[in-house]
Amino acid sequence: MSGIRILVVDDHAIVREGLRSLLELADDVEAVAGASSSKECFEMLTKDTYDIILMDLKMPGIDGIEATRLIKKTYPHIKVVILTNYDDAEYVLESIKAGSDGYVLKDVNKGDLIKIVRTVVHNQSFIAPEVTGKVFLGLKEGAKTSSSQDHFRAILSYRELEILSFVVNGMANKEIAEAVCLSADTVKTHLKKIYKKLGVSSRSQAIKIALQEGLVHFSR
Amino acid sequence: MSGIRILVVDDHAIVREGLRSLLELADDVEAVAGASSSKECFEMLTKDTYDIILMDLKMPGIDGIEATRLIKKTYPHIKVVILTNYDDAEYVLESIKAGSDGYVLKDVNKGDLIKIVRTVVHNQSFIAPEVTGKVFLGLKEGAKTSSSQDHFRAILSYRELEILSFVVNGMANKEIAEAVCLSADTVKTHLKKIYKKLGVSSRSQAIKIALQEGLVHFSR
DNA sequence: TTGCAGTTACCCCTTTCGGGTGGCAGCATT
DNA sequence: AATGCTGCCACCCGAAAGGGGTAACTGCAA
Repeated sequence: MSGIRILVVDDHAIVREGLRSLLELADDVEAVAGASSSKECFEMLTKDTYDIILMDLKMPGIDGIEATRLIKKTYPHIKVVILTNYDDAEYVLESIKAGSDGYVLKDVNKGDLIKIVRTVVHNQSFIAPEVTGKVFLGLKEGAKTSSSQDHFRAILSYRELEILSFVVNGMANKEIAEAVCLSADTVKTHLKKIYKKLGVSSRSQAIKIALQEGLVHFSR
Repeated sequence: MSGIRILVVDDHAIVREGLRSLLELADDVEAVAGASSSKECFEMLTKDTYDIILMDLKMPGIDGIEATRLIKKTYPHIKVVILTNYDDAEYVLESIKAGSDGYVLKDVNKGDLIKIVRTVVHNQSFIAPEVTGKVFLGLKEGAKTSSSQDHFRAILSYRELEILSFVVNGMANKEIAEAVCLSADTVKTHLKKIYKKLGVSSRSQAIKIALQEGLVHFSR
């Protein structure tokens, strides 16, 4: 049996070059070709055949997800692995729906990448552990049952959001109390509930979650 | 005269590998080393010397701009070229202020990159033509507010930035102390100096400034 | 009606922070 | 050699924050 034929689709020459030099180290890799766009990828597929395609997500023109969909439509036997930055990881679900066989973050270390390629070529799909959580989250949101499946993150009340906003903007409990005309103790009570709902145990952790989830913002 | 010694700082192994394979093709390149973080970069600078550093912009922990500032403070003779995605190109001005000698987009083609490295090593700075427009834009806007305040803001030491990064990510002093092998008291001392330099008086205020000024980032 | 969620407020107690002070090593300047 | 500066480390003490519980009042919905 011949070696694995790989096609790397990424608009950055550096990434293509890097992947090529990494993957060619493996002796079961027969060839590593590169395409700088989805368009070029399609053209190459009409000329040669590949076992697996490593596909970037963000690209000018047709993006990785759409490209995956189109490839799988015409060449269902070719494996497609999405290779992406962590920032793009929210698109896991879409890419799986589009028919991708794997989802790998770009900061994967070199040894693992070759293993993953082999895994996928042998008919097993792979999703980076860092992003599997997002998949489940997305599936549950997609199932949408209007009931209380906010097991992960309870909804903050208006008062709580208001106080959290002051916290994020660097105010102390006493200052917040004056700003909203409450006792400092009450502010603390609210904060305790906020921490519970966010699943944290300190002010700074709450700030991080609040900003990352977009619950509140800096008020300049 | 010996060849050019290059240090590549990027959190993605793929990019480091790609740059290495590209740059080592040139026969006037003596060595290409890699660091996966600003921290590792600093450590390597104490052991070896390099002519030029190719620095990624977005990195967990201390980002490329702050790292450039610190490097230039201690090793003003070492050239620093920011290597970044086009999306980050808005930070040209900041990186120039930080002392960088060049600004190159990651989709530069291989031949040009080596030429640029040579250009910069020979004491000429380089900015990718695609982003020069942004520089002028930034100069016009920056004339009033941001630049004037940046002069008042004292430069944080590496240790201070490191600790600030932990703080922003929700860690308590005791946890930070364990992470960096210090006593909790020492962490507190550093924090006090950080607060003084940032002009704040509490953890949450420091977090706000740090994030707004882009001194550190969330580590996911 | 009962029950629940939100809001407000207080208690006690422990842990964590933040400010002040001082010591020490390295490094460049004088 | 003496000087000053900076980064780094450490202790004391009062203030702030966090965790536990209790309890009252409101409005809204099952």
